[in-house]
Amino acid sequence: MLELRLVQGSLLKKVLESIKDLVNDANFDCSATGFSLQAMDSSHVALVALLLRSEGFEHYRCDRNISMGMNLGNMAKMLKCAGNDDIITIKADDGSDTVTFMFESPTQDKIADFEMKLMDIDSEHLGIPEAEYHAIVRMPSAEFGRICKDLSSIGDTVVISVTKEGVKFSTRGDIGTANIVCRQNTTVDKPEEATVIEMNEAVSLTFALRYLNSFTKASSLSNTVTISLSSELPVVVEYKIAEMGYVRFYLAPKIEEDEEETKP
Amino acid sequence: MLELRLVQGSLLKKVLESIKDLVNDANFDCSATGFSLQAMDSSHVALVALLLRSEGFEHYRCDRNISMGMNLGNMAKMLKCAGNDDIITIKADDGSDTVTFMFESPTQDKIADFEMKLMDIDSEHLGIPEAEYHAIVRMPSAEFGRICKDLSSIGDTVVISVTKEGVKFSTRGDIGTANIVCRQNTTVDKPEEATVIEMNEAVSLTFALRYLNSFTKASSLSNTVTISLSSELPVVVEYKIAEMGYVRFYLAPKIEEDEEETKP
DNA sequence: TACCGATGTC
DNA sequence: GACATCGGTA
Repeated sequence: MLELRLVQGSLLKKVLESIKDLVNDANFDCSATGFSLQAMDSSHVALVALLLRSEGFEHYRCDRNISMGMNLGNMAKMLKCAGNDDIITIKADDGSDTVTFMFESPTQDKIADFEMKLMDIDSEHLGIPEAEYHAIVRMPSAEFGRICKDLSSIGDTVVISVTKEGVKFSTRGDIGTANIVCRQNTTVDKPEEATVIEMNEAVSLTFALRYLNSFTKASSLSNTVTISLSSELPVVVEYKIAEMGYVRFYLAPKIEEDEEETKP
Repeated sequence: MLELRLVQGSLLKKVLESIKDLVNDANFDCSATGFSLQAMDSSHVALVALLLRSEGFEHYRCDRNISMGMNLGNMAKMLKCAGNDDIITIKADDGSDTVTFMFESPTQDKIADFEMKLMDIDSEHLGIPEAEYHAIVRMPSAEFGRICKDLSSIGDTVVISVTKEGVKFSTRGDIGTANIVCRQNTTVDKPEEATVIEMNEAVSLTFALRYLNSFTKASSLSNTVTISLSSELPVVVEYKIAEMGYVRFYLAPKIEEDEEETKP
């Protein structure tokens, strides 16, 4: 028996909107610790890791560890039917092949339940090691989103270079080149407007903008984003979910090709 | 000679936006009583009835009963050219085959007149008997609209069931099932937020969501909607137009098929 | 199905 | 003026 009551239901709505385009089907894993998901994107290039800790739920009952395979598109459709102020409860009976989403309006005048079929999904639960990163950039999520969107109108890939002074995003395309530099800046009114760079070693890595743009759909979950970079490691783009956990996106860097090869 | 001056022109704009997708061509009937319309939708499944009483107009002159056939799409196009604060005057000379819409901006700085050709339309003016209904639900129009929209992302039809406690909207589709219950609730701040159920007999009827979703385009005309249900009778979905009349939509229930037949 | 543009609201 | 939502297009 599983029953998870999430007062701020809009969080779950936003999580699904942010990952459903990247991953079609995935297993949600539920344990005493929390509600989590880990899945490769459909082209097996990026990885999504979601964690909603049990403490973040108003009521959390999970009798035994359970893995529920869901089609994220269908799940998102159902969650769209919840109001942004609704309380969402996720329910599943032991051994059942369905999950129920219950939506309670703030006034309790309207109570909805949506039942969805579960599916069997081969899960490839990769343990993701906690790594040391050469550089960690924290910046406003809206700004990062804007940069990725802007650069993708010029080129397909972005080079992210971190030095002590700042982080540089560069691209190159048929119509020209673009460089955007964000300087470290902690003298701001609100802490979430800061751009903070922790750096042990300068790094410069190349990524496909297509994926970064998909990641930034999670911007509504948090005002800030954390980008953790190391040479030879996948970048981690993390959006914290207030009081509850995070959504993290992992993306392997492109191996820099010779200039000559990129322009055949 | 016909001359109807409507100070709150936005009402007419909204009326046309709400019915133009359902009905292509229709006769507007003008008499001393008011300005009205009654028409089947293009697939002859639903019926629209509009009444704007003469008292609601600032000036109302209608020398003799007249029926004016209009293409509602074209009429809506013209009305879109009126500002929301404009005063709209509808004019027609006796025996003319055109109608003129005049728009006066609130400041009188701008005066526009649009002339539209009338058309001959076979009208099938069905007398609609005032019936007794088993159950009448009054609820916020926005809420009803949201429910119809949400459910149509899951299924094609909705079962509306009324009991003393509340009204239940249910659907079923490929990805799962959904039930939304609205409880009777009269303890609200504003009367238009109430959900009120008058019930003589429990009813449970099935309707095509496609039509209900079309009806709810009239939600901007009124904060509340009234849904009148009886077994074997078309449902009536009514939006009152402040001080003037109403738009009513009629839709026949679907005859419930056996479970076996719906799942071939 | 995903992206982009336009519209309406706060 | 900015954000969010909705509708249309690719």
